[in-house]
Amino acid sequence: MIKLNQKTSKVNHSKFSKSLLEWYDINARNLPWRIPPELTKEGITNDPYKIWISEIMLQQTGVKTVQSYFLNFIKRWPNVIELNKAKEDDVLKAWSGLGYYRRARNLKNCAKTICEKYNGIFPNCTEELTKLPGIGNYTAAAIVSIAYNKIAFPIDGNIQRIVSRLFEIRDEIKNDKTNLLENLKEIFSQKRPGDFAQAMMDLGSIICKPANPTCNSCPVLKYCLAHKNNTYKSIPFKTKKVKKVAKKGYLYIGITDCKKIILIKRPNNGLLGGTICPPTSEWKVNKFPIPKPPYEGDWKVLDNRLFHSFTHFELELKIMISKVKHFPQNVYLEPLNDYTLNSLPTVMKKGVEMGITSFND
DNA sequence: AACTCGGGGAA
DNA sequence: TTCCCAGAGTT
Repeated sequence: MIKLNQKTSKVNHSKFSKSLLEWYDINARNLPWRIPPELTKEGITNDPYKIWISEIMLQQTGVKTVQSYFLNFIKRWPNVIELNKAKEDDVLKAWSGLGYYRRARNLKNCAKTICEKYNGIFPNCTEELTKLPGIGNYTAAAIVSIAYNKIAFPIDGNIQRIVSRLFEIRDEIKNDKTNLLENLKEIFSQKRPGDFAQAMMDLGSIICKPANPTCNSCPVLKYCLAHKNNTYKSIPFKTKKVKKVAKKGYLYIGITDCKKIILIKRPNNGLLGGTICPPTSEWKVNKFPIPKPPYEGDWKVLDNRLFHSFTHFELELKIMISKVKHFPQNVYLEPLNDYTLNSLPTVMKKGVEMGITSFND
């Protein structure tokens, strides 16, 4: 539903973006994947590779969390050619702790396609970009606007929130953004589409925050219908989430004679897909399954339990540990050092840390 | 259209 | 605790 009442129709296309971009020119966040506005205004453009990596990392992941991962990643694989040469397992290890591990595998697959079908050059239109693995409507539009400074309409959580408040849209947030798009097209900047998108994101991060927005310092306050009518606290509207189910299981930490930990590669589909972890039992809702350690040994259960929160359920793991002499050929044997720990998904890192602490006692 | 995918920062 | 984060892919 598009709401074009008298107040919102006065939102002037060029005046809005002028106010926003003047604010951005002074207040832009200094981010490692970003060319600052004083340089983009001189025609210097962002590196599509860096914008791509950052956009994938930033999917459902905060800027603060992403920065160090981004710098490490770019240092190790500075361009798409190098990334294409990387091993998928190494990319997954570099991704460990970020979550949503499918992103890392899609990244590798996408690099392959870019190198083999696009001669190492990122497409500059959303139609081609959305064909690539891991790149949906949002990321395609972000690359087109931010990296190539062409007109496109990335709609992330920030832009969704800001536009909803500007036009006082009370609709429930959905996957389908066509509604918001109509309103966004009334206010965006044709001259600086890349900076406009980033300015909206910075505004959403610094001023127009989800809770307690600092409206008194907002550069586009006079255009905001939700502020005018004091409805911003309930916009955007979201339904409250259902309570998470509790799942329980066992984590098996097998240690070889040469003090290495036995790891296996999880199936590509499903939770923590493709990552290399200690084996676990099945995870049953509300009760522990019967423990069945995968290798012969003198298994003991730790007193401490591991609690970890996923998006859709809470996990409680009992940790079992044993010395293991016989194991299959296809396992991964890794030394118990910081590199190994930091290459594990967070839940597994926590479990291994608990396990080896007790093992050393 | 509804699920499934992690993890952490911040209030 | 709860919410939210520069979402995409699958069902």
